[in-house]
Amino acid sequence: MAWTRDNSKRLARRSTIKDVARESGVDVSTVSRSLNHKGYVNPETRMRILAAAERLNYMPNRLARGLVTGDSHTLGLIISDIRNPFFAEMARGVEDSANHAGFDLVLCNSDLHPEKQRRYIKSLASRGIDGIIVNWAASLQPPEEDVLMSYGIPIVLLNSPTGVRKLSTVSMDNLQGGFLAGSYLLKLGHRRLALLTGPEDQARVAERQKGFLRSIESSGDKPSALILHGDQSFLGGYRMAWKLISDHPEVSAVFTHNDVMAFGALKAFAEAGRRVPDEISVVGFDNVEISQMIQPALTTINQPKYEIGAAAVELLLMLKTTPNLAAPIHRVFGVSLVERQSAMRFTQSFPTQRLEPRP
Amino acid sequence: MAWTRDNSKRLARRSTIKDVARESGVDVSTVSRSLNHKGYVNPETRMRILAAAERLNYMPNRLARGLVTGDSHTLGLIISDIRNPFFAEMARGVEDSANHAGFDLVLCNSDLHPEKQRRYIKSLASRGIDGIIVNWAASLQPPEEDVLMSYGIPIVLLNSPTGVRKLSTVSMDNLQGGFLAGSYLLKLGHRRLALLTGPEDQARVAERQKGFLRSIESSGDKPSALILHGDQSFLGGYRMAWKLISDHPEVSAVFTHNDVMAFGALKAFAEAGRRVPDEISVVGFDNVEISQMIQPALTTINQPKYEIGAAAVELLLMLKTTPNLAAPIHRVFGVSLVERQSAMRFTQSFPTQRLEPRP
DNA sequence: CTGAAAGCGCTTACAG
DNA sequence: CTGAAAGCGCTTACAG
Repeated sequence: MAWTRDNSKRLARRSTIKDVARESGVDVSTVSRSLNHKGYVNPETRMRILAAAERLNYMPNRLARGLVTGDSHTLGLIISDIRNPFFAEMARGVEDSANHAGFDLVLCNSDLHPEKQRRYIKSLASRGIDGIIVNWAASLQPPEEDVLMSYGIPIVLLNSPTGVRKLSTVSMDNLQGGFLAGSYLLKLGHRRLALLTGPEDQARVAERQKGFLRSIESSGDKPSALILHGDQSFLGGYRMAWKLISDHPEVSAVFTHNDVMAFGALKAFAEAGRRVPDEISVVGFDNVEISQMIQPALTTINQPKYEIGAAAVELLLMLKTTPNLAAPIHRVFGVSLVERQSAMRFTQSFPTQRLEPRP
Repeated sequence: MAWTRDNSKRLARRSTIKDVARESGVDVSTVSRSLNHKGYVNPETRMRILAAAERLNYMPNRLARGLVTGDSHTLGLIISDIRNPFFAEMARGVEDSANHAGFDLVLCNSDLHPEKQRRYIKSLASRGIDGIIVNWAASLQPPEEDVLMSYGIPIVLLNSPTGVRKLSTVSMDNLQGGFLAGSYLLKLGHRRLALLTGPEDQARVAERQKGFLRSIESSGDKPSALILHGDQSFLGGYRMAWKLISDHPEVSAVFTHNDVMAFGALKAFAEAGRRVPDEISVVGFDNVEISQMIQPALTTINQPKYEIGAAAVELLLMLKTTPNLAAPIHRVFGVSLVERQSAMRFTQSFPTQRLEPRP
C-alpha cells in the first residue's frame, strides 16, 4: 500500500550524497572518499556507508562530479550518416570501446555539412566532452585545424584528410586497397578495366584511384584503365555502369570506389543481360555486411571497420592522458581483398563465342 | 607570433561566466539573465554583455547549467545493435529530432542483454538524462516496468512488448504487416505458403505470424501455411529455405519475418536453382534500404523507420513536460506493402512443364 | 533594471 | 581516519 503510494508520486527525488551521509552518520566528504576509493577511510565505517548507499539506491550525479573533476566521461562521434553501413559498423566499434572504458557516446550525424559539423563540435565542447572522433568533410584547412585545437579537446580524425598536420588520425590504407583490386583483376587476365568512382577532390577517392592506376602501370603489357567519376552512391554506380555498357562494351572488369556503387553496377549489368562474373567482373570496396548476402556475392576490399572505430577511442583516451604530445599520431590499418563470386578469369566475350561456334 | 605562443599552451582555459561578467563590468547573474533572455535587463548593458561574450568566445558550461536546472538536454537511445540497418535508420530519425529540439543523443548498444540494458539505464539516469528510448528485450514484466518508472525519467518503448501497461510506446502494426503479406501472396494465386520466422515468444514475431495466418484463414479455399521457426538472421533464412527446398518442394511462396532472412532465402534458392520469382515468390519485412538494390529487388512490407524514431522523441518530449500523465500513450504506425520483383503470380511448377511438354 | 546570496551535488586539499 | 570549508560554473528567487 505504502508502496503504491510511493509509486504514484512520479518524480521521486533521487537520493544524493547528503542522504547517504545522514543515513550513515558521517560527513559527505567521507562518503565521497568511500565511494571513490580515495584517501583513507575506516573499513567499518566504509561498510556502513556502502550499505546505506545500497539501501538508498544511491547513484552519484555525474553532472556534479563532472563539474568539479572537469571530465564528463563522454565521447563524441561525428559522422556523416549512421545509415551508411560502413559508419554503423565503425560506430559500434567506437561505442563498445567507449563503453568498456566507462564512457558514454554521443552520436552526431553531420551529413558532412561544415556548418552542422561546427555546431556539433561547439555543443560537445560546451558539455565538457572528453574527446571527439570525427570524419571531416573534404580536406581540412590549417586554420580550421587550429580552431579545432583551440577547444583544448582531444580530437581524432577518421579517414585522415590530406594536409592534416597537427591532429591525430586513424585511417586505412586506401592506396593499397586500390592496388590490390587492380592487381587482382589483372592477375585474372583482364586487360580492359574501368574504375567507377567519386569526385577526385576527396582524399579517399584520389588514393584508391592512385593505387588502382599504379597496379595498371606496373603491369608489363599496357592494359587500359577507364575512369568514370560520378556519384558515390547506388544510383551513381548504376548510371556509370550503364554508360559503360553502351559506350565501352570492351571493358571486362570494373572496380568501384565502394560496395554500394558495385551494387548499382550489378543491377545495371543484370538489366542489360551481361552476366556477372561470366561476362564482366566486379570488385567493390568496404566489405559491407550485405556484400556477402547478394547474388553473386561481391568480391571486395575489406576494411577493419569495427577495429578502426575501437582504435579511434583508444587513441583518444591516450591523447587525453598525455595532452602535450610532441607530434600527432597517425594510425593506418591495412586492407585485404576478399575473394567471392563477382569476379572471375577473363574469357573471350560471350556473344562472339555464342554467335560464331567453331566447327 | 603572440598567436603562435598562445597556441602552444594546449589546454587553454575556457572562459566562464565570471570572465564575461568582469569583462563587461556587471554581475554574473546579469550575464546569466542576458544570455538566457530571462528577467529584465537594460538593452544597452545587454549589448555590452553579448559583445563581451562574443569576444571571449564564451560557451556556457552545460554541466553546470544542468546541475542547477535539473536537465541535461540529452536523450538516450538503447537499441540492440546499430549495425542492424533497421535501427540505424530509426536512430537517424531519433537523432535528427533530438538535435532539432536542442538535445544530444547518447547511443547504447545492448545486444538485448537484460543486464547490459540495466547498466545503461542506470548510467544514463546518473547523468541526469532527460529521457530514454529503448527497444526492450523480450517481454517486459510488470515489476521491471516499475523499476524503470522508479527512476522518474520519461521512457518510451519501441516495438511495444506485450503486457506493457504503464509505459508509453511507439510501434508499428505488425499484425497488419503479416496480413498484408499473406493476402498479397494469396491474391497472386499461391496456395502453398510458408512463413520463415523467429522464436514465437517475441511479440513482433507472434504478431506478424498471427496476421499472416489470419489472411490464410480468411481465404475461402483453405490454402496451406507451413511455419518454420529459427534464427532471425541471414543464416537462419538461408537454412530454413534449404529445409523448404528439400522437404517441401510444393510451396510456391514464402514470407519471411524480416528482409535479412529473405536475403538468406534468396541465396538458398539461387544455389538450389529455383528461380525467384518465376519458380518461387518471396516477400520480406522491413524494407531495409538494400532490399531495393538486390537482384531481384525484394517485395517487402515497409515500416516508417525514420518516422518511428522521430515520433519516439516527440513523445518523450511531451512526457517530459507533462509528467503526470493519467495513462500511457501508445502510438502505432501503419505499414504498407511495396511491390517489387521477388514475387509474382503463381504458375504451374516449372520442372514439370519443362520435362513434360504437351504436344 | 541589477547585484548579493544561496544552492545544485559533488570533490579535494587541509586541519585536526 | 574524519570533518569543515571552499569551490566547480551556473541559475534563481529576493532585495534594493
